[in-house]
Amino acid sequence: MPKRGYHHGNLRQALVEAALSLIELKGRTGFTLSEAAKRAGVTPAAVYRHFEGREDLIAECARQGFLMFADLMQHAYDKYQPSALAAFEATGRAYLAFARKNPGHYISMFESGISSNRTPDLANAAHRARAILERAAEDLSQHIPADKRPPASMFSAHILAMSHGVVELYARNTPGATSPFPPEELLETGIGIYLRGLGLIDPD
Amino acid sequence: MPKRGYHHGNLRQALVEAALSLIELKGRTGFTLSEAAKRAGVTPAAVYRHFEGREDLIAECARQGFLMFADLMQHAYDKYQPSALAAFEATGRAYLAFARKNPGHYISMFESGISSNRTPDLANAAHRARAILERAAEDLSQHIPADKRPPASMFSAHILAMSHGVVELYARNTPGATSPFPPEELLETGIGIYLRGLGLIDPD
DNA sequence: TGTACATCAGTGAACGCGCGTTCACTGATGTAC
DNA sequence: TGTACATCAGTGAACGCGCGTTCACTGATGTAC
Repeated sequence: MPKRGYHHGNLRQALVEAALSLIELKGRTGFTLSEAAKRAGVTPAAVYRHFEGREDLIAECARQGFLMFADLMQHAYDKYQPSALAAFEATGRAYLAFARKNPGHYISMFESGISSNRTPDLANAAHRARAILERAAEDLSQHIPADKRPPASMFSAHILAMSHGVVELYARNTPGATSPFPPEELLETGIGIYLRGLGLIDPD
Repeated sequence: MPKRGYHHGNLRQALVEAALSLIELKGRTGFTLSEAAKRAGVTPAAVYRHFEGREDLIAECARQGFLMFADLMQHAYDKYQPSALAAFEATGRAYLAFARKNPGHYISMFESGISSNRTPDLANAAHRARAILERAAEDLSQHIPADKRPPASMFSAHILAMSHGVVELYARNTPGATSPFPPEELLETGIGIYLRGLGLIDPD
C-alpha cells in the first residue's frame, strides 16, 4: 500500500493526515507538531525532512483542503448545468458539506491563522476554489436585468459569508451555541430567501 | 481615578483591559496570562488574586463583551422603534460596528474557544445579547403573512450567520482574503437583498 | 551475482524558551482600642 | 491623635511541562562496478 519502501513509505502524507485528525480532534489550538509526529510513528525531528516546520505542515493541510474543496465545488457546479440557479445553490450546499465532512481541512484553511498568500501554491489552490463560486455567481447574474444587477462578486461574497457564518455558529459541536435548526436547513432556507430577494426565484 | 487605593487600585479591571488589548494585538493565539500581567504592571502570580486562571480571565473579557454588545444592540433597537424593519436593520449594523470597534471583546466572545455556558454569569450575558436580535426578528415577522412566515428565530439566525461571516471573512485585516467591498457595504446590501426576499422591502 | 559505496530518511539527545501555576513571604492599608 | 494589630493584594523565586527546533549520528535503501 505504501508508495515505496524507504523507511516509512510515505511519511510526508502520513504527517499531513496525522495533523488533520489532530486538528479535527483538538481544535486549532490543540495541534502540535510533536504530537502529529508521534501519531505518524516518528520522532518530531523527522518532520523537518519533509516540512520547514510547524506552520509549513499546517499550510500543506490547508493547500490540500483548498484543492479538495475546489474539486467538490466544481463537481457540484458541473452537475447542475446548464441551470445557473441550480448550480449556484449546489455550490452553497457543497460548502457546508465540505466543512462537515472535513473539519480538519476546514479549520486549517479558515481558522488556523495561516495566510492563504503564504506560498504561491497555497494561493493558487485558494484562488481556484474561490473562482468557481464566482463563476457560478457570474452565470447567475446574467439572469438579472442589467440595470439592477449587483456585481457578481458581491453576491458570491454574500453567500460565502452566510455559509461561513452558518458553519462557525451552528455547525460546530460547541455546547454553548444551541443550534435552533439543522445547519443544512438553515443555509438552504437562507440562500433561498436571498435568491428570492434578487428576483431569481418566484415568491411561492 | 482608581476606585480605591489598595496597592494597585483596580487590578481586576486593569487585567481585563490588558488582556483585551493583547488579544486585539496578537490574535486569539498570542494571548498569554503572563504578558497580560506584565502589561498591567504586575507579577503573573498577582492574577490569581482576581481570577482562577487564564481561562477565567478570558471568560471575563467575553462576559463584559456580551454586556456591551447587548447594550449596543438594545440601543440600536430602541432608536429605530416603532419601525420593526428599521430596528432590525439597525441591529445588524450594530453587530458589525461592535466587531470592528471592539476586536478584543469580539475575539474572546466568538473565537477564543470559551464556551458561553462556562458560568451562569457568562451564559446570562450571552443570552441577553441574543435575545435582543430575536426580539427584533419577532417584531419583524409580524409583518409577514402568517401562512408563509418562517420562524422568527430562523431569520434571526440567518442574519447572525451573515453578519458573523462578513466579520470573519472580510472585516479582519488578514492579508490573504482580499476584501472586494467594504464590510459595511457588503452586510448592508446582503441584509437588504435578504429582507426583500422575505417580502418586507419592495423591489426598487 | 556479489561487493563497496553513496545517499538520505529517520533517530535520540539536547537546547532554550515561555508558559501556567504554587507557595511562603512582605509590606501597605484599614481597623480597634 | 497615636499605637498595635489583622488583613490581604501583590512579590519573587521556583516548579514541571511540553513546545519547536538543532545537530551529529546511524543504518536501511538504492546504485555502480
